[in-house]
Amino acid sequence: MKLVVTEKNDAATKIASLLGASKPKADKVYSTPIYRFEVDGEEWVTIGLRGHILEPDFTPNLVYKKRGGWQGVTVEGETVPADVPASLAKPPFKKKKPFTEDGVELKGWKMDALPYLVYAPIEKLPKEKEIIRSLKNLAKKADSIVIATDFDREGELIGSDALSCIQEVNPTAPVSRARYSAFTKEEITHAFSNLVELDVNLASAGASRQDIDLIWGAVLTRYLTLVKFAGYGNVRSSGRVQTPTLALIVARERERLAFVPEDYWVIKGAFDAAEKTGPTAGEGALAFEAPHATARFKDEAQAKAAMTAVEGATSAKVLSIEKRSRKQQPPVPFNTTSLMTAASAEGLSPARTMRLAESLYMDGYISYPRVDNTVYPSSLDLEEVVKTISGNPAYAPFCKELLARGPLTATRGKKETTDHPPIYPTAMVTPDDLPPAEYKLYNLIARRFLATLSEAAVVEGTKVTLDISGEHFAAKGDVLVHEGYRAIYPYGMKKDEQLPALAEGQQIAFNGATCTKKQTEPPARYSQGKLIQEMEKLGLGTKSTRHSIIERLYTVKYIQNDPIEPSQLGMAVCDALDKFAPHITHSEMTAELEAEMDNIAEGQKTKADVVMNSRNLLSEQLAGLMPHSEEVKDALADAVAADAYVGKCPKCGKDLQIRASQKTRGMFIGCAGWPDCDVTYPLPKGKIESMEELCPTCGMPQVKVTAFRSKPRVICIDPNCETNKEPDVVVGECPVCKAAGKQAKLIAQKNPRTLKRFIRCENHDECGVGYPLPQYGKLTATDEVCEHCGAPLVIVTTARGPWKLCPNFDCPGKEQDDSEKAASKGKKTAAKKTAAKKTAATSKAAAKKPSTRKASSGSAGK
DNA sequence: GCAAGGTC
Repeated sequence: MKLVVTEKNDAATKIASLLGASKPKADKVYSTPIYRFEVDGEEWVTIGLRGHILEPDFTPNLVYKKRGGWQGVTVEGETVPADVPASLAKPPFKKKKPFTEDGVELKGWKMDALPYLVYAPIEKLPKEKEIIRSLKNLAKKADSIVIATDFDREGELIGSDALSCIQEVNPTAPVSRARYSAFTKEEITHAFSNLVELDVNLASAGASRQDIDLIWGAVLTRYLTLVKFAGYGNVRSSGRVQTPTLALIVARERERLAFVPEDYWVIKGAFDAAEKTGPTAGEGALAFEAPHATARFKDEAQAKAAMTAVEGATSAKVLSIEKRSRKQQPPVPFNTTSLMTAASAEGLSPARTMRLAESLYMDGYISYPRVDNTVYPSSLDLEEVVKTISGNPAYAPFCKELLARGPLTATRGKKETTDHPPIYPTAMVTPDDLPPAEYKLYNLIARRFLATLSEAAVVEGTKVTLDISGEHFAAKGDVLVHEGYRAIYPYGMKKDEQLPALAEGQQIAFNGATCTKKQTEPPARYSQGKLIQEMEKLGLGTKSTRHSIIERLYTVKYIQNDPIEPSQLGMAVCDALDKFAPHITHSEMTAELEAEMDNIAEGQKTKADVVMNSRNLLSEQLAGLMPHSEEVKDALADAVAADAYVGKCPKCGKDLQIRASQKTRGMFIGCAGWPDCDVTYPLPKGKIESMEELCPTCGMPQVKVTAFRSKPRVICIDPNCETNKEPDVVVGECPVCKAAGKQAKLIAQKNPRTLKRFIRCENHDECGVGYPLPQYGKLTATDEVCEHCGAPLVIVTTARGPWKLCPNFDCPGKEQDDSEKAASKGKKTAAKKTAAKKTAATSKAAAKKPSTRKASSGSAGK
């Protein structure tokens, strides 16, 4: 049997179907899907991995991790490894109690251990245990092995790791490597009939990248985290990609802070081309505005002079009319970066876009979403794709036109690779088939695809120069005269600015001018989309990781909001590293690493040399950092306090700060004077940000709360403030008391101490009836009761609109509702006769939904 | 409790 190992399941399926004489049989080894088929009478099996199946980490016995902690590094036999430079040859912990595996008193060792962590040995440990088990199981039976992972550095490394697993159980089977860069019959057949050897040097270049990232990341993250340990869940991370990315954001913020705005003056004139008599008399649509030909007056006196010159004038003369039509070329096909950028402009963050794209891809709606390529391969049948998606009524007329026009030609981007096609739709979807956010992204991708096949749009630009007593005004108009691709792809479109029809020499009405003082703006903060583009330009991260790097910066609270601004903590971390360990804050580290990896791949250097060089460099940087720990500690502490500050304590005057509860992990506001001052305020669930403005009602500080998937709202921190008070509402009668022949009211109320809202029977002590309520949203009672459990229905009105709710968590109707919804959705999509894959995916989702819901309501019931 | 890179 010939075993073919691919990087992902998807590739295993495709290769099997392209090489097999007949349709491959899908099978499983343990839980891993495999595909069996025959080639010239020989049995072949393909198995897809899940990317990297091994992961480097410090050798477990030598890096002390007991109690989940970062305690220290043991030095084997208490002698220092030969690699460690002489300056570090005397372990600082030797003077204290010796380090043993059983764990002794470790206090104060953590920071001291860092210089040794720099030189700690690294091993490859299993990461995907289940896949490894399946792989080994197959490998035992294999007569020969083909490594068919992706044709790039990481692919070579993934293949090499897979091979080391295989050779543990089958060291003798011959091994070869298939290199392909597209899933077409020709390409795959060619790759498998021209097998080569695994490129050990290339794999080793990738492995150096792994080791260097781990060492720098672990050492600097531990340094920043331990220098002022702020409790669990407060990791201060650093890394080869994330820290330079943070530095970009911080640098932009510094530019903004250093920016000195300059005053300028803008003059705008009001005009009207309506004839006082004649056919168009009285039609108001002919009024328009135009700025002075000097767009910005830097000198107030000059602006004033221009105003004086036009003062009292009632007419303007049309001096010249210039018309220029320009073509707007249709956009080029989507790759990962351009998709994330475009989606970012539509309010989907890059990380969310990739999650949605992954799900659309798995359900068969779009092609593989992680690509650099921006040129459709000739093997892609563009016409077929257009036909497929023309079933969506929103695209149908446009598709019809496209197909009627004759053979399709597509735009081409600058990047042409052949691994995957650019992102395009692979199935027809309507808004009913998908949740709104997923459809939004699908719609963007489908429309972009159609746009790449369309004609250019033509915009006619008109520039009219008007003269009033020697002062010139410039009116500009833009009109879309040929829609072209704009008919299907309206994203980022400017509104038409139409000017009335004018003739040179014509006199039109001038209705006065206004002069406004403005100020120059500092450079804009990065949007997430722009930052992704900037990272790509600098070679930071890859198409598959950039979004997660940005997300990481958000979760460690180095950055906030979109457009992105750094927190005080983010700036402090960046400054500290830039001052004492500047190597990590610059994108050049990545560029240098790339060069070194090329050297390894070409056989000019070894991995051992490159990694040791990097360790020595890190050792120097750490040596710069260690003597300044006090300074770094204070800087970080001040920054954290500044980020947490919400206002002054009304009792003692010290700072009120947003804090995390140790017990519940929830947020609350506490006084910096604690334990001397015990002032606290509860906070609702969600992301909390401090606000500058005080509560207009009571003068206490306010915070901005963003609950999960909701719009932000501003609340006063004082629960007793009028703005937070909610009257108790009678929402109905208690069904339990009623059944027992008693009468009791159910009352919705709010606990000011915990901010929790709930419905409780006034006879609660006896009947125990109580239901939870959402923490916010306006609550209204109804006359209706739930048909399933008899609890009163209430209406909750949030920013997303009102919704009716049965508050009973254990209501038997809850589960039924969900399974009905899921089942009807399954039927609907099946009826639409789209791709078979899609139907399978939807019914899978339908089968899954009720069971997950069951689990959550079950645990809530206890 | 670390990184960044694959992929789910």
